[in-house]
Amino acid sequence: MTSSPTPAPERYNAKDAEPRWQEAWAAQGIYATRNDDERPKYYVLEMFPYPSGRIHMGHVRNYAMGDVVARYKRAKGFAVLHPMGWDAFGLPAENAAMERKVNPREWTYANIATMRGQLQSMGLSLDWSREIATCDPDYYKHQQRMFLDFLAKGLVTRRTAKVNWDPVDHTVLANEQVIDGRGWRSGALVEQRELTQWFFKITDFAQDLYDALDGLERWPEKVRVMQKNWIGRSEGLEVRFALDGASGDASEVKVYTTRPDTLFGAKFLAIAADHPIAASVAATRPELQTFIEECRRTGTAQAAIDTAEKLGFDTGLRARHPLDPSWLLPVYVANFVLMEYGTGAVFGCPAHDQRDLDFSNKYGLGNTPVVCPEDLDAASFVITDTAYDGDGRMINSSFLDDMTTDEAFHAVANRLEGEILDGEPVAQRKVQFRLRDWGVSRQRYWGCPIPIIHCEACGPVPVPVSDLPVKLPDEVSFDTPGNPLERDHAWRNVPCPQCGAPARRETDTMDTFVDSSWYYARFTAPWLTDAPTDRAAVDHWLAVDQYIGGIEHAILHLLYARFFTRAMQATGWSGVSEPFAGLFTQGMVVHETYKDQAGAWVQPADIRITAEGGERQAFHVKTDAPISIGSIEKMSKSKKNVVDPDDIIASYGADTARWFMLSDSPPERDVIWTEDGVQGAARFVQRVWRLVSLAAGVSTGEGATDAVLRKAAHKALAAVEEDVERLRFNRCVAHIYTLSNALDEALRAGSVSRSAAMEAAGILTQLVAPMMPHLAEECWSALGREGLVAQAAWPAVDRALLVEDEITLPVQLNGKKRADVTVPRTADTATVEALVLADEAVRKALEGRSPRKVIVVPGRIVNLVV
RNA sequence: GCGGACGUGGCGAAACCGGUAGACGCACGAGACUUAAAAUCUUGCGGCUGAAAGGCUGUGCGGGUUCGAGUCCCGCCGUCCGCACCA
Repeated sequence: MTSSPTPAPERYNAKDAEPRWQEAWAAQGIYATRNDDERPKYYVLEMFPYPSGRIHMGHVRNYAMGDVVARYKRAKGFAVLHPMGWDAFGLPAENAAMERKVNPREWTYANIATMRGQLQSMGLSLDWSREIATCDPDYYKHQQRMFLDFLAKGLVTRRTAKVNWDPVDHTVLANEQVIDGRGWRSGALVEQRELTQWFFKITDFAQDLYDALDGLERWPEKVRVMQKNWIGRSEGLEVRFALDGASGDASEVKVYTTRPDTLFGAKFLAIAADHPIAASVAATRPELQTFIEECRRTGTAQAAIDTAEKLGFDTGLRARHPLDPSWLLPVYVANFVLMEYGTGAVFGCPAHDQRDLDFSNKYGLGNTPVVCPEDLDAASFVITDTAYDGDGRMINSSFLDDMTTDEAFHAVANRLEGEILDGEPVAQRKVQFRLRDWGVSRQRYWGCPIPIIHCEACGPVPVPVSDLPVKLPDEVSFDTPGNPLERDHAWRNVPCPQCGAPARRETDTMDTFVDSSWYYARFTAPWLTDAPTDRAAVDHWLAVDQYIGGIEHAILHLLYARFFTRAMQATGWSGVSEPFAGLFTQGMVVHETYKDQAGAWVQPADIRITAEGGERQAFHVKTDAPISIGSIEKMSKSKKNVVDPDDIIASYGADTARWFMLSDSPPERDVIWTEDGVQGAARFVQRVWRLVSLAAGVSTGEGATDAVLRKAAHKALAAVEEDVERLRFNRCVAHIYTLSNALDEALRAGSVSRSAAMEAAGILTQLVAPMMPHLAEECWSALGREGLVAQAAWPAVDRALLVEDEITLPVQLNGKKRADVTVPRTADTATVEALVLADEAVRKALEGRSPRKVIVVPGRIVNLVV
């Protein structure tokens, strides 16, 4: 550097620079992606937001991560698709309509406008020309088309089913939307009702959805395990038990079991309260009817299940044991048997199932152990109040004795499958899934109308494709609870498309999870008016290479989307069955909570914190009253521990917010939002600007530190490259800090040449660019580089700079570090050993002893054993 | 109950295949500049010990394997998440 003092550069002004660069990007349309781009494709997608009103910090974190990937891949030469849209149907719009008398559509579009502006102020490299909103008829029209196609393919059915009814939201909920017996949105206790519903037959794909999970290598293990458990595959045997002295329809009970090996331990049969046989017996026995109603009332609530006693009612029926027709088993109606799973009936084996044992002990049915653990003596093996569900040797089991449980399973299955009763085998091997079909009917207004017309004569008739979309009526009233579509007679009453007779529209709308099950496919050609997708575009862009979103969608959304691509494949709308090749689930943004003396929550903006001597104390900014600092929790309005992204962008700029969201915590973990952290990020923004400005001002310099600086720059470049690929943004941040420290040192020493300073500053700028794009543009132009850094190619790593000529090896004595010895990189093991043993510090530590063994790990370490 | 993840300074964390534990940042302490503050800079920062060089010790606890363990194995303890009467 010159000896004349360089004037301190001006501070970087984010407020001025950010909108300026956003305009430059928009003016040149550099983030719009063409489908005919011939470079290799890369599709990066963040879960699209519900337009609730304003973006929150969770969005900032999610979209900052996606944007880093998009910008990096673009620089790496990929044709990047990075679109954004709105998951715009849903209950909050209707709630707003009821509470504030606003139209749901207007409310939703106003929110979209606000949030689009907020996202744009973040400087995200999104292709806004592909923006979609699921509440737009141009979107849901195609969803209706696919519904009809699925229906024609047999992937949609209509049936009466017991459904979860949310009495607060006045709607049906899918099983997935009932949490601990309560509605996922309203928190109301869910009731059971019989309704006619539309279902997507997701169970048709149960096996494939299960098997294909193993191929999703770039999904978190956790999510794959959760989906596996949810699909709940089990292998077992369906066994027919003939009822003694009965005939006709109710002459047998079918039972599903995964443990046919324990059949000789059977003590009873139990059927669900909703089982048809229970109903037929109850017809003549009012006490049983009373019992069945009690069972229904207990419901499925968590607390009820935990505390509910195993209760049963002896029907008086007796079932013949399939392996010994002279053996009769009592048939109970029991409150713990679920009609929805298997056949709604089980055989009870008290010795080897805890539930059955509890039941048996209560009703005095006894138990017979039939599986003896390998290490125990069969003669003394008894079960009292703990069932044994492990493996072992068969005992007390006739022809099964001495087999393993596994052998016994197959022996029983083989025998019963071969035995024919009334023209059918007594038993059949069967794979059973826990997964149920997806009920999609919702009794709501603000959703995609189901394109069906109900005709007295013709039944449910599909709306002709040429009549799509079935548009929602604009003017609706929310004065009375329930679905306004039912009260809108002008909308509802239409002629039957088949016979022309007066008919009525289906007034249910689709679950909003349907909307989000295919939006990623629509993004590939959102301009199409006559078809949901363009096969060439879908097959080109899918699967999404990197999908990023919250873990809360691990089951619902991700499973529905996986089903949907399969259904689209079956109906020709997609050639791809898995929608998301790579999935990343990011952690939450959390914040400290604050309470005043009265115990009321106080928002962070009203807090001042002191930390003298390391002890943190909080005070109210206005009253100076002491505030107690509480636990760190997910940002939520109720606890007032929210920080508004708009405020942060206004006072620090988007780059600061983005940088902070990406630093410190690993992206899959929660990140704690702190004022100190934001200020640290803001300081770094200034530091980068200062260093780049200083580097741009270097004119002379003999270049003594050039080699060191170039090494640091290329090391950082290589490291950031590797870590961005693996989404380890916190490590990228650390490497960038390290490079800026090196550049700072070199500039301060004043011995760096202009070309080396410019190179390092350029690399620093490009490393920072995916994370802080506005600052990077400003730096890029300060360095006098051509065009936009957003369009610049990623710099090439000079691998030669990554290898050191000399390496400093730690030397251990019996595993404890005693010295450092510097050796040439190319030195062989013998040379290293000689150099180490000649080292002064090593000789001192050896105290004259000679090592018994010398372990040289090339390039790593040397260990001397004495 | 079943399944999964995790446990490292005051804090967020890093440590790739078993090879220098604590990179990088935050906070904090001392100092420089300043009338003062901010900003910036210098410096210290796991614990014990020492003037320093250094020594001892240290990754939830107890064992083990190894020349060498935060990392692998066995057994505990704790925290978090998911599922849950699924036959």
